[in-house]
Amino acid sequence: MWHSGSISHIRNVLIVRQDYSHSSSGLGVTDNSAFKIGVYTNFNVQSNAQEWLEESKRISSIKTRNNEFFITNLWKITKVPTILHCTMSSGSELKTQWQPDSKIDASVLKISKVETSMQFDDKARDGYDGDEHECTAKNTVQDSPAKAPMSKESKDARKALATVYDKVLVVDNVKSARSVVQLLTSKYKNFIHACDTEVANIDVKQETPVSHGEVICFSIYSGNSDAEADFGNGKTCIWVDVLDGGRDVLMEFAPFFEDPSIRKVWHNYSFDSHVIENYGIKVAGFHADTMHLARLWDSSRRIDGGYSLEGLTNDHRVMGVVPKELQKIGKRSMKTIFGWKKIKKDGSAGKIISMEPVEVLQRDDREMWICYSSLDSMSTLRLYESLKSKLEKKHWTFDGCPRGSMYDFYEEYWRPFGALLVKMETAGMLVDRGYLSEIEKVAVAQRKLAADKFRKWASKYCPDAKYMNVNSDTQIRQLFFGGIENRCKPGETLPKSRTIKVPNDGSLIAEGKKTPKYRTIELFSIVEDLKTDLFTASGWPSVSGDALRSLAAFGGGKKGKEACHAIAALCEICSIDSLISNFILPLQGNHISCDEGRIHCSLNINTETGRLSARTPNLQNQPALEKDRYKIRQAFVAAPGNSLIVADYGQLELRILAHLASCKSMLDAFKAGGDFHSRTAMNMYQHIRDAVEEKKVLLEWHPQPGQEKPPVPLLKDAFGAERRKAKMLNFSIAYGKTPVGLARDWKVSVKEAKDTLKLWYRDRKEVLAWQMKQKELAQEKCEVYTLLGRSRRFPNMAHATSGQRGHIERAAINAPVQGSAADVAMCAMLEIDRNARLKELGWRLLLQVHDEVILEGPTESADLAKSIVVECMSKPFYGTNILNVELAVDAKCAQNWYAAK
DNA sequence: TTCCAAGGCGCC
DNA sequence: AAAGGGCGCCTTGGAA
Repeated sequence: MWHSGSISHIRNVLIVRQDYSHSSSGLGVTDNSAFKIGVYTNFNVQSNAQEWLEESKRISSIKTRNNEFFITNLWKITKVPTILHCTMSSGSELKTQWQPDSKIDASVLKISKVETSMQFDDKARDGYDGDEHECTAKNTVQDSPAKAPMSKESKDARKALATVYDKVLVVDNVKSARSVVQLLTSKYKNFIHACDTEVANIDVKQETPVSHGEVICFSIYSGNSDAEADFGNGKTCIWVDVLDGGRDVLMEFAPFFEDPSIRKVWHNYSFDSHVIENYGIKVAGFHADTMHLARLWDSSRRIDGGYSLEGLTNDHRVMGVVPKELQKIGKRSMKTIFGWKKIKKDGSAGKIISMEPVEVLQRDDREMWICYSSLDSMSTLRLYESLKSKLEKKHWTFDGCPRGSMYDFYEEYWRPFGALLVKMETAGMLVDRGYLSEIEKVAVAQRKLAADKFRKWASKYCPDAKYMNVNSDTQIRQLFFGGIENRCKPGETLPKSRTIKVPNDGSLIAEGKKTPKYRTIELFSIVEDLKTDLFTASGWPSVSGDALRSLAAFGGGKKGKEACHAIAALCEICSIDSLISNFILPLQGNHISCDEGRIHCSLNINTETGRLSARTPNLQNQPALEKDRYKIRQAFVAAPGNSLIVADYGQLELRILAHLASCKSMLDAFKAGGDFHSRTAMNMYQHIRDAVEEKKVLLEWHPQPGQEKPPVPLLKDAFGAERRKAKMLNFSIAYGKTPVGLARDWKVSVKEAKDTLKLWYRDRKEVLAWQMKQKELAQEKCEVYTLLGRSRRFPNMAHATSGQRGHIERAAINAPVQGSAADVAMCAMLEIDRNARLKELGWRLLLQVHDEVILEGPTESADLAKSIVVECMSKPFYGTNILNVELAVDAKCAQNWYAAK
């Protein structure tokens, strides 16, 4: 009876609107959503309801505009009915005919004159314009709530925005697309083209745009230095409708997008590039990403607007002299233009701003939507022009030498780097989900074991602790520190005892009633006046793992021992829990990986110092080897026949510091090679120096064949404590750690910490001087610089509190070191990317973790590729190393990330 | 129901 | 008075 596969059998379609309140009647379909709509047969309704529901869910979109329903992608339904009615719950009946199109994927079903409004639980997204999340509201609206009147701000914004309409050429068919593309690829070929897409069906907080999201429209605005492109009748901006069967129209633009000689600028290129590539179009001709330009211009815009298109284009410091027309119609957020507030019961407007999904806006508020999305590409081009001219006026100093402008820097480094990052995102990493689900079982079991242990102990002192949430810091704090006074706000104390609502695990059963969802428990302090020296920023005692482990107030003896074990169990729960929820679970999520089982995180140049950051998911914070109790890195594998190369720099930041400060002692130590921390320890302590000179210990030892152990002890064994201190200082000093902080870490007096610091600086005076210079720069020019000449800005110190001032000074010391290391890592990646031999062999970059890169390629060439990668990384500046210090690189190849470290 | 800040923790 | 730089993201619990 059912026809599978081909849709050519479809003649009629039944649309059923089902009221939630009548869910038991008629169809036997129960669901919480307000309406159900779907393709239905006219026979055997009852028994096929479930099947129908399953099928309807496969429809990618059912949309409404005015009084029409649109069902797109009907072809996705494999089992389709033959004879159909359309019935509304009111009893009215509609019949419709649908002519199947041979081009199935563009099929659209139209049913007219259905009077109802519908809402769908759709996730949608504006083309992700910026760092700040500007998500459209998810709306599961029941009962179509009344909308509050539009605010004056919105009205004005809409009025101003509407003036854009006359300038927009709406392209909604293949024919007009062809003529526009003809102009773009010939007459206007040499213009700069700003492009922007709007995308539906994606939740950017959880999903990668690689193989997710549906382009519903895009706009192109083109110009050169003195004119804008003209598409006739004063139309200067192109807006292309891709919704409801516009895929063919989009495909017409392939020659434009794919032409590497046609220069395109984007605001957040990565996102748009991926969603367009999802249609099989390989975007080329990347010319600039205005987000990166803005970041290069000023990397400290976290406050005041951030890097969103709206924030940037409305900032006169960024836009300079804004063209008049843009002053009037600056970009406003989607919420301002299209958002609305619900009317509350008391008649007043609610606070939460709701919004229709973007594809609904495109149909229902079409003219405004066209203006809105067209303005994005217009703004992007203006932003590009403004930032370009600003960067052109900013001098570029490369490792101390003048080198043109910062726009030259962009062209040489960040433009290719931006393109490379997109390539890496597209590649993604293969994840072994089977392995993850195995270790998940182990982790969950171990967590339960530890939790039971802790609960058993705690409930001896506080009975209700049996039911507490051991993952809640509030509850833990109550248990250990009830009654304690806040450190920052004298007078405020944590109550001795507190009742807390927790989910009922089922053990609480009320007589004659349903098992309640929640229960209340009484938590009180199980210990008197517990001493701690770790506090949170707001003044309450910290209950972090570190803080808990150092608690030792339960006295000695059996009780004390028990307490120690219990606290250890508690720490274990927390750490296992964070491994599960941060890594084991998200890495298995379907929403991140796509079909091929690869995970595509997004790699962003969005940090203050120029380091990369990664997200959705963050692959840069996977547990490191020693702490990786479940060997999570083993889940990152190479595809069959392939291997991974993992290569990392040794002490990159310290080497950078040595170079930047021209510190002789450090440079010598690196030149001598061997263990840098041992050498630091030797330089700090006379007695170690003596021991080394008298050959009582060895600085380092390279075992000769036949030798099993060194003839005399190694420094790191004989003077382990000193070496550890030296190592800690090596890492801390670049971060600007203070004597007080060191004293706290080491649990020694501040004086002692100061003396140790003095030892470190004793033969590294240049570092001290260099740090002073950075602080002065931060104070006087409000900027410090990296090796390649990127700057980091700081707020004016004159107006800063002493606390803020301290932070600025420490950041000023750290930023050039961290930022230069990022520069080197970037150069290394570009060097690898440029290497023709690696490409030939089939190796490609997958990920960077600050001083480490990961590549994948054919196993048979792994060793050769590894040596090339090492070469690239040790000479990352076009085959040379401009530093006064060698760049040490360690590389391995293996089948997974864990084995390759 | 949804949003937000705080606290915590993973990485380099 | 506080006192290590740079990230992303999880859970909680209270507020809207």
